[in-house]
Amino acid sequence: MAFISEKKRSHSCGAVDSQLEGQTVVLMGWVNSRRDHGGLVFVDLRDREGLVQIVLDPGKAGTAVAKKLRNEFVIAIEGKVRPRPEGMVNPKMKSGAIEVEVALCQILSEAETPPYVIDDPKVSEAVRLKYRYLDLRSHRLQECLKLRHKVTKVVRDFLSDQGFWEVETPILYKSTPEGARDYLVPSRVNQGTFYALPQSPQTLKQLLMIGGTDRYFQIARCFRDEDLRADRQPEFSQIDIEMSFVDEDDVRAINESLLKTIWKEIKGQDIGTLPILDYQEVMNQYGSDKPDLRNPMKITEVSDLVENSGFKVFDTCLASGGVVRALGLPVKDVVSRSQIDKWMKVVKDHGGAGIVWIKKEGDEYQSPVNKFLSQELLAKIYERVCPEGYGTVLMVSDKAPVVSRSLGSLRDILGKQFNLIDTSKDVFCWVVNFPLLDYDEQEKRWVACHHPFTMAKDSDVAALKSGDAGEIAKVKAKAYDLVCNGHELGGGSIRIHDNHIQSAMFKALGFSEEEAKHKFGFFVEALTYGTPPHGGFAWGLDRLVMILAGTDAIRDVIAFPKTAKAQCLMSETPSEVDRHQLQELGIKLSKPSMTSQT
RNA sequence: GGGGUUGUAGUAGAGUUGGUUACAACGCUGGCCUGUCACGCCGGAGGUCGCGGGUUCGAGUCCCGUCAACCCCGCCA
Repeated sequence: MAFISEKKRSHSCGAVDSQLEGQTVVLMGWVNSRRDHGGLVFVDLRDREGLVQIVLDPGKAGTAVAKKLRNEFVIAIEGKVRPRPEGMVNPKMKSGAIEVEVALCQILSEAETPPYVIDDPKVSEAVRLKYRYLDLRSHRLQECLKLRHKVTKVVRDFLSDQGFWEVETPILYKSTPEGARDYLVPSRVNQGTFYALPQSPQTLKQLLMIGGTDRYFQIARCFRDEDLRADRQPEFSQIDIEMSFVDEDDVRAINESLLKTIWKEIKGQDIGTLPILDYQEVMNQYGSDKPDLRNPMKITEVSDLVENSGFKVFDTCLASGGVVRALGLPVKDVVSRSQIDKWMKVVKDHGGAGIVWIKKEGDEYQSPVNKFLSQELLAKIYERVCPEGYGTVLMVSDKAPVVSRSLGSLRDILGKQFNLIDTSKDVFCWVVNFPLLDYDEQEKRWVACHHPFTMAKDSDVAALKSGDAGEIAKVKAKAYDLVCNGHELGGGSIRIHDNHIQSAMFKALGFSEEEAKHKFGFFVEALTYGTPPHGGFAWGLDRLVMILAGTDAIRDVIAFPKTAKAQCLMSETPSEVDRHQLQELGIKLSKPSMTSQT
């Protein structure tokens, strides 16, 4: 049949509407479903833009093929757009008022019976991941891919307009010893050496600033060999930005402007000016450095009230420098004991000892510590934590970080459980004044909170250089995170542009001079040849699209994602390689049986 | 590395105290049907109950191990 070589597609299926009534159209797409009435066959034809009903008469020569059509066949048709007969309009369908009366139909590609019906929401994710190319035909994933494209286009347009150059940096690069595990790639021409896939283009974008690029961005693929989560994949994309001759406020300003542009273009919403919150205050009030500000609950300090209360647990905690803080659950219903036990487990998971609760029944305050705390004291605590006069007080005592983690996690759980979160809006904030370094109890050394190239606040540089542990603990970083609904959308910092300060930083991290030279020698040397003050930001693109799409799995916004075991079920990646390949690379496996023999 | 949930036709599920030949739905398939859109009606095929052991006269069901998917903790500068 000469049909295809003579005709071109005139419209997408989703674009056929009543405007085209009376016109002849050529459509191509997938058979979404077919309803065979014997002398008349209805087919819903699908492409990425939508569905349209086509009508075929199997008795006619041009459409005799209608009897052979099955789901997921790819077909081309030519026909006339017409209104549906009286009473036959389908209000559930966007194009439900019209249909295409087909004159010619040709099968372009037959399809095996698919393992499941496209868009069936009940099918397990494992099956859909194996047949990802079929899942990609679903309306849900098509919308996600489309949204992702729109977001990256907005980003590229915005940053280009602001004078940023998009520069690509290598995927085969140098192993970075700090931070996450690297994915390694063996070198064939330099046997025994390895490339690493970048965890982020951090040093490269700084070198671009040293190279005079001034304003850079890249939608950069990053790789981290760590365990996965619903919102974490081993390879992911960052919107990576770096700017010269700037300080913290400049970088925040341009990224806030980008954020506003994205929400305006994608959701049509004006999000206003973002609050700038202090890290320590955020940790105290929300128990997290990425607080969900849609949740009205705040953590309340009660240490001062329970001082010398006579309750031994509180007294010893406070004496050893700990804190007692509380969350007020603003719910009138009485909370059951077994319910509190479940929350108790959450606190224990985060290292806390448990929950001391206070309930109000009539004028009486109930609590497991009734014996130790007077009614007056319980009343004082209750009034501070639950000022509305109802609800349940949940107190945790321990070192401040444990209390924060415990109550922060509880805050999220309670917010969801009692529907306290207004999900109709997105709430943003900046978090600033992060500590520069954090003491790692396991490794017994200081580690960078952000990364080792982060600049200290100007007033703290002397303290960093002093090398004194007590001083170092207090050093704050020129770092900032952008937070939305409890997710970290991105983070950044002003970088160290002075090689002496960089050396002091490496020293504080416990690197010997030799180590620092081996790991970052080229970079420190580059700093000595005239480095502009610079700083930047990196957005988690996948997470950003995920939030915009309203989904809670990052797999939904990545075309070909991996499972929790970092495998691709479709292609069966990773896979064994043949001996010859390994020989060329000079690699011997400790378990040779794992290599295929071919 | 640790904890939890799940696993039964192609798909998603039911399956009683351990008891004959493992169910109905959707999909598939043959037939009928010119107004369906979750089309309808009549018929048909389709199963290593994730895998491997064990207990038992007998295991989808009980026990042990293992694999896979998902969720969480650790980890993710």
